[in-house]
Amino acid sequence: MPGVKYQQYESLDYAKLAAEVLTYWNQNQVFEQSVSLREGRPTFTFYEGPPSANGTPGIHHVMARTIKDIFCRYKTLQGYQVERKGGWDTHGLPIELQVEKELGITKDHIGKPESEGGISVEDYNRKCRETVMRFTDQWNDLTQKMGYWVDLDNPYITYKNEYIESIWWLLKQLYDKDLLYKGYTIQPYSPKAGTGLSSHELNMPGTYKDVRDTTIVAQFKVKPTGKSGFLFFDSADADVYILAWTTTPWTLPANSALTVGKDIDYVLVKTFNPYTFLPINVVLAKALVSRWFNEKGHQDSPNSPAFDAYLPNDKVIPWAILSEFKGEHLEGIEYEQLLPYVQPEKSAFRVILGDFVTTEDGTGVVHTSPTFGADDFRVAQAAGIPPIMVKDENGKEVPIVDKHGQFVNEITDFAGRYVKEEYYSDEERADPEFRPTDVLIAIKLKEENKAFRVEKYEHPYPHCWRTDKPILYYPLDSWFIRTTAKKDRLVELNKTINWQPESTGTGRFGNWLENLVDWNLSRSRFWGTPLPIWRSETGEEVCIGSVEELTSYVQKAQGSEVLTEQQRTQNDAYLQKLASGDYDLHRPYVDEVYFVSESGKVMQREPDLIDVWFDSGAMPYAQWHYPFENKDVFAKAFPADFISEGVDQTRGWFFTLHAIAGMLFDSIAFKNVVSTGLVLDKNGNKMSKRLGNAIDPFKTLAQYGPDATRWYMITNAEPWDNLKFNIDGIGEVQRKLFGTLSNTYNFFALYANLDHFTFTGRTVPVADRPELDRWILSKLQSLVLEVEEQFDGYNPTKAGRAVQDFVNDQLSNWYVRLSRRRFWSGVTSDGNMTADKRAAYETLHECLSVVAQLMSPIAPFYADWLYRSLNEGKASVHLTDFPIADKTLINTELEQSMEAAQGVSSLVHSLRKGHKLKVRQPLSRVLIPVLSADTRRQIEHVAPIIMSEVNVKAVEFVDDASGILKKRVKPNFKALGPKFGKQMKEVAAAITAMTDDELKTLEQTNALQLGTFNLQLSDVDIQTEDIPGWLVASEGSLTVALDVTVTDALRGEGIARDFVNRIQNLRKDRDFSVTDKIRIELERNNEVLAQAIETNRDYISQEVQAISLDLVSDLNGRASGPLATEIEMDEFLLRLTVERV
RNA sequence: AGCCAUAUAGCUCAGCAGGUUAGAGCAUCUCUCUGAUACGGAGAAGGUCUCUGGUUCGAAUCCAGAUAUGGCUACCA
Repeated sequence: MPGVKYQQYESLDYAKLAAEVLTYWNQNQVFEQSVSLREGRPTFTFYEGPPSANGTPGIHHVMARTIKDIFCRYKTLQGYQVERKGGWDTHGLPIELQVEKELGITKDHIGKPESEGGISVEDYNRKCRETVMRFTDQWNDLTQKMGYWVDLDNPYITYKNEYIESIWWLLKQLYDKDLLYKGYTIQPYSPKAGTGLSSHELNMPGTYKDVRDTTIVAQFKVKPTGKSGFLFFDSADADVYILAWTTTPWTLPANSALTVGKDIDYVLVKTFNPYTFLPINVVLAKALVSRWFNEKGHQDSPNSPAFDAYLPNDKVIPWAILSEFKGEHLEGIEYEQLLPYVQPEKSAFRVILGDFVTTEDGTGVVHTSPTFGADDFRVAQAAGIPPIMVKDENGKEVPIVDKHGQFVNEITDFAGRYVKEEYYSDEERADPEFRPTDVLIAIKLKEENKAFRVEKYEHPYPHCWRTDKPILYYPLDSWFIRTTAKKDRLVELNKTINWQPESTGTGRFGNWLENLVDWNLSRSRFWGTPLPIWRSETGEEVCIGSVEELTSYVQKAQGSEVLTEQQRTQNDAYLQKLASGDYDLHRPYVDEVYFVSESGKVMQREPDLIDVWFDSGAMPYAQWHYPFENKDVFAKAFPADFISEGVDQTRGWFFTLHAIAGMLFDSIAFKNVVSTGLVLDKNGNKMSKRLGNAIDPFKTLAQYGPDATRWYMITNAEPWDNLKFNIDGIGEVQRKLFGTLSNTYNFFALYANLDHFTFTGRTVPVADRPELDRWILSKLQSLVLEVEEQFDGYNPTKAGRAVQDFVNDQLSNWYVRLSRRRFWSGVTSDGNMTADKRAAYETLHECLSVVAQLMSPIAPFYADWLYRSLNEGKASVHLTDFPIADKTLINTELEQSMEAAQGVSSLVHSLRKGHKLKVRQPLSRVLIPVLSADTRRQIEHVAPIIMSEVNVKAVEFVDDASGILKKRVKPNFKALGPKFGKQMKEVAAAITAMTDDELKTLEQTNALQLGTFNLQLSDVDIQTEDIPGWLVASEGSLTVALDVTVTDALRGEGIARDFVNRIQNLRKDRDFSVTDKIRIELERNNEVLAQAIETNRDYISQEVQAISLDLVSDLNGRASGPLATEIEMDEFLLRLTVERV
């Protein structure tokens, strides 16, 4: 059709539509424009959490990126300039493991010569660099297809030199503030393999095995001081010991504290040592007394003669409880060192409190050795208790067990012994004289009256997956960020962040911050950001904060005599690379440069890499190569206004961003954060490629298009709830929302084109438009406000649902349905549109256009298609300004009226249904009982709508004055509650039993004394229940009655309407155009039918656009012709011809 | 084991500053409407609002505990 203003569509392929829109965007640089058009406007800063491109994207990435995209688009519409720099996370273990898998090697092969099947670090890292960007094409493809607007042309990449240089600068800031230090942490360690194990390695199947170990309940002798005085009240005849159980007796020489639970009940028990038979008083948890003491020996009193009667080797040992107290009273009590081989430098051997203590087993007192337990290390450090350490040959502090798993010389009795018997060879263990170290320790303690019980105990213990030998928890060197030093500030800053959902911020993240430990930065790997610290053997250190600094240190070193020839050559080689710009800050290159310290010692780089999470947490700075470049850009883009990632990032990216910003800039890194839930399969199981329940995002996008996919994900569940992804749900969204909206648009386009309507703004003043128009425009303004509020509150789900409800329930199923006639008539004699018709077009156009804007953040392709279809010449919905709600158009009363109309219509439909009266059969009237003039006026407003909607000829009202209404009175509990409280039941009963007279009194005087209760009108709900003699239906406070009498005239009209319906169907079947005129000849074979047709001939002719409608006695042989048809219509048989003119 | 979240119809979700008949959509079954609409409308059926206690005149809603599911964290001596 030439000159068509509004493109019409037969059927829509949403995926194709999106692809076309995408092409349009790319050709016209719409994304770029959406940013550049806002130049000079306030900025809204978004940080992209960098994905790792070493795997293929999944459907959950579509979810996460949709959230990000929505708010960036929304803020753009609101006039902000929203830059979105993409990024790639390129370092880290997952990439290394993938490379190892592909090369068929393990960590041990790296750095070994090729002749031994090894691979150089150089080659290995090259492989990592290639691997990590392998899937970028797929990622870019997904980004495009799903409509995620992010700048992929200039992404930040964490392995780039510039990025690493910024990280080094940050680390140096930390270092200079004394927030970066070398310490140790307790890690799983395999002495036989000589290596630490990652938690991933510890979680491999089969690592935990049940073993039978020698366990000891050791006696720690309490020093009588002020704090412990209450334990000695009894007498001086017995020493007081605290009992602690251990499954690793070899750690006892390293004991430096005992940990108890603050709120656990403990008792002091009088008894005898079972090995030395000496009288003792011991402390243990009350709940565990029965675990260690035989009930037969129980004495009620410490003065029991049983104690005096006790003889060594007696089977039953008498015991009695002396006193009971909470764990907190034990705090600070000092005890004698159990095995005094090594003295700590600071004071130790105190009772401390720990949150991990239970009374599940043991004695409720935990033997604490900071060098061999992570919990131990943590609580001891917090309490200022030193570990038991010795100095090695270099004067370095080391634990009392060396890296081979043997006691050091200082542990004289056991020097050189392996702490675990499994570390001995099978031959050694076969010797009948062989005793495991744990047993030897047990014997020694028994002899010294330091063991309360020695027994075998079976429990699970982790083993090294490579050597099959038990692992040790062992202190290993690590570099730390002293996050604990800034903990309070980090907690404070967190309170200024808007978390969505709130619980993640206050609960998960807040708790995490409260229990913060120092950030272990070290990773003993190869592919990552190297730690920029050089150290000499004597502990002289320098932290490098830039490439320039690195260069200058290397240059300075070249002048020194200390370096070997080879070191100097390597330095030279690197200096040349630095000079040419063709350098690499990764291993192994930075490992091969050497500095010289002030005192003339060679300095080498600390071999560690840093935690990759530092990489991503550094992105606010490093993405701009701050502070070496872009200082101004950074200043404008920090902190972020908005970030969003999965809830699993709480302790990952969210934390690292927060920690770095807080520690170095005393600032938050982001103001608003949406943490999203997981995407599960439709049964609520985790998606995994292994289980085959993973959804391929590309397939989904190809089948349903990105808009329905995004819409489904956003509106089905709130983003932070887990989404049970059911692909059928996308189909539903597509049919219900996009289908309805497209049909609505097509309807508009069809008639607008016929009438040559072109939207040129509001030419008909809103005030002059009919109720229906003013109503939908009022609803539309309310919708704009609602959507804006929800987007502002980072609630995309509620925003989407509001749009959906508007489109389905208000716009399509009410406004358009009731307005149809206005579109297909309404031409004045001179061929121009009536104002009413014009108003209808303008109203519908405005609704559709605004809906396109409101939905555009969520469904960007479709919304743009819709918007541009409606507004020829406009570049894109994404370049528009967010609609501003005109509050003067909001008419609450009208909205209520329309609600009443909808309610009344629904009830009438229901009554018709009950009496098998189809809507085509006109009825004379509905009767609506109203109790207030307000209600009456409200419904009167919309009476014409009701009449046409339910096909009745009149809406009548019965008010109270008629006296025929039957009322029902119900208690209004909400109002009564505060007044009568406990008497509620009585009041409610009295109200229900109220007489008509009493009710009248209440209504007229607004007061009623009912028994002892003084009631007001507002204390009750009055509803009409019935109109005697009528058929009624009610819903809530609304009641309608329907006159179901069908007179002959009404019957005739009904037949006429049925007839019209049949002709319309016929026209449709025969593919007549909407504008075609016809001639009808109908056989006169039934008088009722004939009369009905004749009486309503004008009406019928107009409806079906017949220029003639004749009743003939027979069809003159044309009954079998191509124009003839026979149709059954209820009890009538229609024989007729229909001819196009 | 600890922390966080969730638990409402067959399915997906609303409702949750406590108010006595717990809603919607999808799916099922009747029926119906349609000159934009593979849409809509009416009806039917479908619920001990996970369980147990508590607070209250009144609890799906608030509190405590339990159970289940999911996530994160973790060395149970």
